[in-house]
Amino acid sequence: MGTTTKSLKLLDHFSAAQPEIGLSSLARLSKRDKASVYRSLNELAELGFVEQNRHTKRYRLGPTVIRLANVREATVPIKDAVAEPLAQLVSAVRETAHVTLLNGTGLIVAEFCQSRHHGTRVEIETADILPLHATASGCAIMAFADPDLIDRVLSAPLQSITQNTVTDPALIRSKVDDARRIGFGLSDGEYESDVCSMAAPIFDPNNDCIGAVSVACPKSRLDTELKFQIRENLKPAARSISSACGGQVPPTLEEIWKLNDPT
Amino acid sequence: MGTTTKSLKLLDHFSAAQPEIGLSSLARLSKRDKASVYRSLNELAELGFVEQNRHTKRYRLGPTVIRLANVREATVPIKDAVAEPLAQLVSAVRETAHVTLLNGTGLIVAEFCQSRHHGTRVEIETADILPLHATASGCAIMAFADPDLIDRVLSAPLQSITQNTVTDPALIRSKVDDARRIGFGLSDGEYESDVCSMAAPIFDPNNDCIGAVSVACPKSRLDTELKFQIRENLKPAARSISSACGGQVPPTLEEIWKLNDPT
DNA sequence: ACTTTCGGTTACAATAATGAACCGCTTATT
DNA sequence: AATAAGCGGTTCATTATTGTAACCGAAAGT
Repeated sequence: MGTTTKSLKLLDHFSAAQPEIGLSSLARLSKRDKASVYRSLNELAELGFVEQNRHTKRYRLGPTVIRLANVREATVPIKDAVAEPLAQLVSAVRETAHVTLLNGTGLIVAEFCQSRHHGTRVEIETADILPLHATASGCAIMAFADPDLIDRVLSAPLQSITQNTVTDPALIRSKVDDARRIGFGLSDGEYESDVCSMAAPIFDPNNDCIGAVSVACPKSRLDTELKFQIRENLKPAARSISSACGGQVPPTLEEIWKLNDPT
Repeated sequence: MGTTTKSLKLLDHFSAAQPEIGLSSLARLSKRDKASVYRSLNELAELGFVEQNRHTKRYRLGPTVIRLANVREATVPIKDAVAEPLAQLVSAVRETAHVTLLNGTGLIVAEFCQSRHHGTRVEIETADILPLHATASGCAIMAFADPDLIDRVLSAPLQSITQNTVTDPALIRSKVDDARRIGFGLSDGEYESDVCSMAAPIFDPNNDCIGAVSVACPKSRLDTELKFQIRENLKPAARSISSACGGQVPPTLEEIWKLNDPT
């Protein structure tokens, strides 16, 4: 592993749960020596990737990450592209929806839209990396992205997040096959025990699957009618998001959706 | 310079004007060898800091920067903290306002709020690093932050951005002294030739100046009345933003503001 | 008063980064 | 069609950075 990688992996230890970390604990967390972590942190601080609390001496993420995100959004405007289709989807199904982007073998939350129609609603944590194997989004993406993505995902040990998380590679492959057949990824409490999700893949100008749009709702509310509503509204959402990204839902997937179309 | 620094400096070459950069040009831009730039880019790509366009083979910023910004915002909620005071400021003065954060010897734009009251309005570029010496924000920050900040800023060669940019260190020191005396930073076409700005510093829980809130307007519209309005509305904005960040405007600055208060 | 833990520092051996030349490929230029 | 220039990517001996382990003074816990 290169030095840059080691330094940047330090940043992954900062989370909503642990916003500030001291030198020694960060060395412990990253299983590296204190001296070299210290040197890395100094470099990262110099560049504004982390900043140090003058009083507690602990470190946290710095302002540079904000600017880089600004540059990324100015040049590859994802949030801007998904905002409207996402809002439309949420107002149609009256449940929380979000858009995820594939990043290596994990997912990041690009944008979400909270439904305000129910007292109980699914909260989206934008700071977390979501695992592909335990989410509807991941399932949809593995089904329609580069075929060796699924191998890369399954080659690493799969973490169990809830009692419902599927960690058997063979079972996941069959779930992904299902997704490929029906054109949607499904999750039944695999990431949060009381939450069901349905997701459709989204595509870039190269016709590569780059992420997914997903609706999550409490298990208790998911009846046949809502399932139908979510499924039918995910299709136009995936279409407009893909096209806002400069891509389109590939004809093969449109065919699959049409075959299962009840109308 | 460490390896991590060299790798991360590559990211600074991506901008709104140049969103995608190829290997060779990036090597040229960074004055580094192609081979080592290539290895850096591979590491950055592995971590999602950059991604490669499969067709053009060029690189651009990757999704990881979005997630890091999400984590930063979840743990140090700046955008959330400034949104309301900023909107109030904009509706009061009917001109565009923004909040900047100090990052090393540069400024990043944390958030902005566009005025919709006039046909001509100042556009804010959130992807750029703003220089301290050529902005009202920078002037305000140098006046009220750690005294050796100004030395660090002036020790580097100062770039001229417009015909009005002041690059003589002695003159800048006097501008900063002015800002310290009146409690606001001023810019008269020093960053964009037809734009005037006024800025007030904002403070964190340690009473450190961490940035500024600034109003920018076309030179043509800035009369005595508007100047007065901006000045008087910057005060409460700086107060609420500082307090939303857990800090407060220090009593010394409140005194300065009171002395110059026309009421 | 003692021990532990903290952030930070140093010397030296282990390791990773570097840069010049090179490769195969695409794209202009002639 | 031949040539040359540019590209992304690769190799390997040289060189510089990094990891290691021990240490420091200060602060916190016992």
